[in-house]
Amino acid sequence: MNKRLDAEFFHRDALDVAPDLVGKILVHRLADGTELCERIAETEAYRGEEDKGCHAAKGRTKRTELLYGESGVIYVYLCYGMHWLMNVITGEKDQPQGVLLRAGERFDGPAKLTKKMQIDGSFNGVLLKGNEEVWFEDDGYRPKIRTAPRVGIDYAGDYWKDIEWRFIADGK
DNA sequence: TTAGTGATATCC
DNA sequence: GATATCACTAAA
Repeated sequence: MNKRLDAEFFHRDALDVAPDLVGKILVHRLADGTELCERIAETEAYRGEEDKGCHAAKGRTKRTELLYGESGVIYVYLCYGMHWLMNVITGEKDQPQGVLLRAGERFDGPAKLTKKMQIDGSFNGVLLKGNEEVWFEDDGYRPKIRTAPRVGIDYAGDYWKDIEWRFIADGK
């Protein structure tokens, strides 16, 4: 029996949540009752104002406000005008942390994930707890995780761009 | 390698 | 109001 991840799961440090989220299942129930499921194969952690790759590095703004808020909230960000990227807020309140969902088992790439799962801007700021439309499940699967440097943040400087906060299920 | 795309932030 | 930036993808 699959267990839905509760608020406790996300109420931890992003560096703990990110690897734990790999292998979990993202479920999105559509209005007509169809359920889209996808096992998460790759995540990245973004953590703190000092992390130059994190959106919150430049300070608290309207867009990054969610990162500072409650854990267990979905943060959806429109990138390059056409790609939705999905994050989950983690950690303590007033501490900007989040986990980016980069890929699913069948999809490779953050924007493909949101496209296949039909996640868009309307999910920005949605709380997972008690949500009947989208949630995460644990079916007991524990993949082997390997780490790698994050991608797409070359601007962040040598230190932050090389740090290994990317978590990938082994076998990919 | 480059074009395409639009919200957000920053600069007049 | 205008411009620069960006956690990307697809096509070539």
